Amino acid sequence: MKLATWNINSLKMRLPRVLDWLAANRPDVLCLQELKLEDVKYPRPELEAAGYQSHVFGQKTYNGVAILVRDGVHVGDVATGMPGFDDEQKRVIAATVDDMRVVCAYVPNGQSVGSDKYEYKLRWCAAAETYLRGAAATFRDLAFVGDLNIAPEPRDVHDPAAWEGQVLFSMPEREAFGRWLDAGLKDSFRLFDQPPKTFSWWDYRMLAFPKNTGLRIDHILVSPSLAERCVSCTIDRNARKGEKPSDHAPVVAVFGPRAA
DNA sequence: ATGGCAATGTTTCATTGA
Repeated sequence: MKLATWNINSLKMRLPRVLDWLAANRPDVLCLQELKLEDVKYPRPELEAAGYQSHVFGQKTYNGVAILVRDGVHVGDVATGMPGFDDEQKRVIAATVDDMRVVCAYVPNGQSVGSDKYEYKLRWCAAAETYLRGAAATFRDLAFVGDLNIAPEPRDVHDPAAWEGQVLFSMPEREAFGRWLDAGLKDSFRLFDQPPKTFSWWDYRMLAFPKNTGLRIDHILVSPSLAERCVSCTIDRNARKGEKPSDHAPVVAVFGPRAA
């Protein structure tokens, strides 16, 4: 089972890249964030032609998430949003793919520490903890994936001193991330030795990508049963190259079969 | 010290993102 997540910063702009990436990588599941389009404008026919069924929770201009599943893979129990957390913004969609509960999330950015958007982000993260605790109690194989908009550790930041206390790396955010782990999830990327300075997002400005001044803010968090079966987790930085890239790269985790 | 890029809307700049 190959599971991937990618913030594509407008599916309208990025559809050709998504189609190319699907053809080259053929994941079983691809979770997308920042579709930035209404459901009626979702390019379902093009993705179906590529061999993928889509479950979509979109909105105009901002946010929007989707779970794409390769033809022939079973999907059930699609759910949108977080129960008990009223939110105009379309940021969460979940589905059960084979036996794996996949929660695809676009965590709020938070703008700047102390802003109204930052307070919203912290409330959102607390609601996500409650949501994940419920999901972990229901599903043995649980994956919480997406643009989680938090760099959990100094090694996930190109210049931790400069970023100390800044949004995406502030202690309250990192503590919220830690509570997701406390809910029973592991950071699949850190199950393996990784090259230093591996990031998933680079600012479009300041030559950030060629200079590799990035952050690791896109994640695949998994329950213990999935962690045991996880054989790799990588970030495809090649997908950040070339003309008209997203500012994020995909994160890809592969899971072996469960022992009989 | 500052801003620098990109996408969207109904646009001629403001807003948002990270």
